[in-house]
Amino acid sequence: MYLSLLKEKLATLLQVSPDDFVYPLQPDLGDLSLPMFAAAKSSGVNPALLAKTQAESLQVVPELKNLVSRVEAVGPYLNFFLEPLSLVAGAINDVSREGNKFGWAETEKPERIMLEYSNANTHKEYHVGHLRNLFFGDAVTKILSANGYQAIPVSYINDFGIHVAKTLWHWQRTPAYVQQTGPQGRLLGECYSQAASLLGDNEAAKAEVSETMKAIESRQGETYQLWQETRSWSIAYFAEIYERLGIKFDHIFYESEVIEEGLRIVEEFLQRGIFVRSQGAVIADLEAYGLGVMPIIRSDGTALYPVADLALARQKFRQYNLQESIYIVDVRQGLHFRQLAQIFVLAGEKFQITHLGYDFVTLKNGMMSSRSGNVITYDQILEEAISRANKEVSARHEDWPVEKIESTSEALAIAALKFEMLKVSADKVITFDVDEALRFDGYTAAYLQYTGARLASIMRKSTIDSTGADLSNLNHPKEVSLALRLEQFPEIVIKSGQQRDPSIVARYLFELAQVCNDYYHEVNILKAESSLAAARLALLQSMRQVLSNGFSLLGFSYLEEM
RNA sequence: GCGCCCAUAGUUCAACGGAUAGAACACCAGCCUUCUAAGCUGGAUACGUAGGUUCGAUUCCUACUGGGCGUACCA
Repeated sequence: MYLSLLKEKLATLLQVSPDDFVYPLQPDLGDLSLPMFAAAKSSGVNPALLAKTQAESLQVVPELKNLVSRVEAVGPYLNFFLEPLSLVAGAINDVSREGNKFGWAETEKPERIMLEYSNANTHKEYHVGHLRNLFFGDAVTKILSANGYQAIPVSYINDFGIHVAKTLWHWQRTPAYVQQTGPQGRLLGECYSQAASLLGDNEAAKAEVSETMKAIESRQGETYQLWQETRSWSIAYFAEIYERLGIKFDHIFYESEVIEEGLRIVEEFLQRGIFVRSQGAVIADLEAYGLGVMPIIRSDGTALYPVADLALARQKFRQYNLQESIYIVDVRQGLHFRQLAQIFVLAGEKFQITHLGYDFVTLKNGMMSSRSGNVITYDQILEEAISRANKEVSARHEDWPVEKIESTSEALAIAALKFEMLKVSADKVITFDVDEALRFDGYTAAYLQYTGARLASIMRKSTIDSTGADLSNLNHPKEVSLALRLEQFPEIVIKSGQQRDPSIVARYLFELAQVCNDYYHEVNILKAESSLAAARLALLQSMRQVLSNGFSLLGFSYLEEM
């Protein structure tokens, strides 16, 4: 890689680390910069003076001849102006050589990391909050893969919790529901909302729900059969969502499949004194670790969430030989995972479990809540997004066949939703606003897609072959800064992997797209003299490749036209 | 009460302890017989308060203010 090799060379020469280099705020300051503060401190020399003497001594170093055209001291900074032609050629050659692996790391023995996300509940609705989790998890998985990890995406679906009993309780007492046949995943969500709202503080009804839960847990009888049937509806519904959004899991775990093993572990931990009985319930007393109390089994004997988690973690580490298991779950469950981790420590299990939290999605008029009906479901938002995209696409392409308009609208809509969820860092609450989220200008997926489509369009219209083009034609300042930016992509992939933060990739892509737009706006490609046009097309091809590689990390496709 | 997170422009967000704190939206003024105007160019506005550490703090520490979340039988 041109830039990383260059940095290594400079770092060796200057006896610093390649990571010590920064990029100057303004391009006129240089392409690469080394702050002299650290060196100044250890040598006891004034940083500005140090920069000045270093700059002077570097002028005559022969190894830098074809790499650096100028070294300049600006205050305490040592600024490097890279040799433009080598940089441009280096970038284009790197990208074209590596193609869709540009930015991807290679590892001999990849670490195995499991990522658990999209932990939906059956018998409940799927809403925009779930989408943040799903898209975030998918992007982190892809980014870790690009960083050379063996990333294993899994989902854990809770098909056996009290919410299921609530839904079925209401379902059984409502004739309109009882008559239903066939897969009705969405209807179950509706039924759950009604149930939750009906239950409220009604103690008698809650007792009935408790009975329903026990009937399900008995794994026999009419209610259990209804559970089996309705469960399959929800599962089919989730599969349909994942398919449509282009999300794949290596495996899906179900609470109902691990709960028995979990209960055995509870017995084991009770005997070992890790869990104790208290007030009729089974708990883990973690007060000594500042983690309060974790309830495990309710006083009515039914299982709580951690029971399945115990079995699930064991199963994951034993079956998949993991180095790490990441749980991508709402930050509000932070305590839960710290408690869980502490329990495994007490049990002597060496499980490296990480809670990768992200903040929740709320609405302008308050927290999403099934009970109050203040919720935007997946179906609603996707339909709205597609319809808005369709309007935009139709207005611009009256000549397109309906299928093309529809497929383009769908791709735009899905990319818009993904980008909207990924562009802000995980520690920010997203106040979801439909109009804001489905905009098609500014810092949005549509802007990125538009830039890509423009690049593709120019390339389509060209009859010139850019292979073997004379890249020394590319000496426009914008071409040089574009090349530098392209070379930074692998660093961005590494950074977002280390921080497990897709928003870093999102931001980079947006900035790259801005530079691309600026470039082809200012510079004519097709009308340039043919050898120059060929060289510019080679640069366009590189931009297109990097955009496309970045899109794939965020989980959306590259549109040729829009 | 205790714990975690957040606070930057009118709004939504950026900024490994370092150079003149960047974008986007909205607003105003320009640019389509010219590779897709979903675009481009120009314009005003911001680090919650008080201390501390440091050569240097939006960034680290402490307190405070404001907001959110969690804290034994929700997930």
